[in-house]
Amino acid sequence: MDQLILAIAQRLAAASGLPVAELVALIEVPPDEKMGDLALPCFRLAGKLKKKPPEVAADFAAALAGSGSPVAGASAAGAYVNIRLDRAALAAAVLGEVSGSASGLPVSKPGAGQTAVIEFSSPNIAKPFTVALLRGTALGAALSRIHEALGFKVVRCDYFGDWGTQFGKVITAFRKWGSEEKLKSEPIGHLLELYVRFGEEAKVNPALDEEARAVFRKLEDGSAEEMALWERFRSLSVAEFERVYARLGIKFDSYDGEAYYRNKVQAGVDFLRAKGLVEQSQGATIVNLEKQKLGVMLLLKSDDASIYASRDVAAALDRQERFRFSKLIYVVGADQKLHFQQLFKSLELAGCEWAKACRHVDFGLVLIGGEKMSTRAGKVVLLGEVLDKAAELAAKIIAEKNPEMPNKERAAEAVGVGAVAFTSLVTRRNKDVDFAWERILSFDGETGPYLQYTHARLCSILRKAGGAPAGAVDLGLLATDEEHGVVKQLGRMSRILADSAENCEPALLASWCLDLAGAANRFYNQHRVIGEDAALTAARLALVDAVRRRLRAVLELLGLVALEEM
RNA sequence: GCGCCCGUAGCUCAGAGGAUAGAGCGACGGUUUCCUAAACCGUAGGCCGCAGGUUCGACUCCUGCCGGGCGUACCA
Repeated sequence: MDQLILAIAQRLAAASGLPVAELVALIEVPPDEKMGDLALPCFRLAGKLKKKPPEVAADFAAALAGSGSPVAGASAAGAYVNIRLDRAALAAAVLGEVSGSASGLPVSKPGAGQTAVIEFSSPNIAKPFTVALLRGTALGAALSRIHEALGFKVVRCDYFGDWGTQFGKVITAFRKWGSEEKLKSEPIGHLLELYVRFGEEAKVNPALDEEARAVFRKLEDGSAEEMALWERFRSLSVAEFERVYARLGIKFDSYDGEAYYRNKVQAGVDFLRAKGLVEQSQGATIVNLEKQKLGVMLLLKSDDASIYASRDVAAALDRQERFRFSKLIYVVGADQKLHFQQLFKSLELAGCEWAKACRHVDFGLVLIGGEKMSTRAGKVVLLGEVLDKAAELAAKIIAEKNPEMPNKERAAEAVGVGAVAFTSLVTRRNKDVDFAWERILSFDGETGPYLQYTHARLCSILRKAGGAPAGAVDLGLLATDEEHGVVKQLGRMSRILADSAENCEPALLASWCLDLAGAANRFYNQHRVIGEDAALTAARLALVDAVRRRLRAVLELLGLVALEEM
């Protein structure tokens, strides 16, 4: 597609004397397919050419009209030039690109040789994995795969919340009310129960908070007894999180969390101090960013204990040292926006030129009934529960629709997870979303299962036909609107993939994927693929195979399993 | 108080300077002797929060206001 646009821009440049790049940037897709495949608005060009917009459009249309492939026709409509493409030429270019790539992904790898460090998910251990955490997890995992598709080496970091006063609370609660059996049978559930109970009891008995702080101090001092409990809670939590990640198809390269950095905090603070950025204020150690209108960043509390900001400084310095990244992406909720602005500004002021390679990819909250979820109040929806319900529902539907199918359990799990994962990716990340069972458990319309269904249908057609055509195929036979519509969608992928990475916005890829699937469904609903005419059958099979490959590649980028049957 | 984000069809969301603002869900109607009906086609449904401004042109950019969310030094 991109080459065809370039070819057209070159012709117009030759005819008008305008720069090619300017024309390329202006060429767009018209709002209605009936107008044409491409359009060029001439408002801005008119001034440069000292003519009225409709005149320019008429001149351009005339220049293109008889110019031959890839232009099949051009006409002026007011200030616009509407261009129809040679469908055979477009099909040959697009299907050629798809079959030239084993993975189904675009072949260009602009990220080759670069490293992207991506921090995401980052659950607090001893707290359950909720649907609120899913949002950042699905986002970060998709961004990781998207960067890999562009050639980046990606380091996935799960920055565990495994240090802090809350462990003093959990340890204290466990000693008072804990049960060994329950810890074994349902570790996180039990730890959560203890944490919630601690919160309630501390309300009427503030001495508990004091006790928990003391326990955390012992932990920071490395007291063996406390450390042993902490280790146990941590490893139980990690095991449980890894089960969730396995269901979602995610693997991390590093689980180094806040605890890992606890001994590097002082070096981080000293680094900033050496640059003259550190002040004492109200007994605490801070970086004053009032001049930058970013308030103050608290580094060390008045008792010299570390806090998240100082741990993040240490982590950033360490990651730069270890990975020499060209991008460091923090996939963290929008409620921490100020914190990251402060962090990046401090690094920048400290002379770290790599600070500009750091980016906070923020996302809106997941609310429940319009309110923020609260672990302490026990008002949460557990991800495991959502995945179970979704898989169960999928199993029921499969039993109805396709009872003979082998591997029904695997398909049900894939469809259930697909529905849940896709729902958390389609909405642009800056919006808050309200969790709704009926939405996340929907398999109809713009959903993950719809995409998986489309892929399964395409596979089914290829299975019946005995595979994709082997020899040369006459793609000029793909002349109908529906076939052409599919080809145009296929041709958009490389642009969309690059935009998704640039904006750290998998939703762009997700909604394009829906467009592609929609075009494919319209196509095979309207036209039978396997028919009497061998040449036409071969051409349509080639199209089906190309869509199948691209769809599969995108589904996997988004974290969905591309089923061959469902 | 100040800062950031959001406000588009009954609901969930696209569109982010350009042509008549689009999907899905829900509602109503249609399509299966045919490669999977988790699909496809059609109908109904809109003062794009409100008011100004910039522009040849504003849902889109600027200002103000209203409504919701989040943040604003010892939680992360």
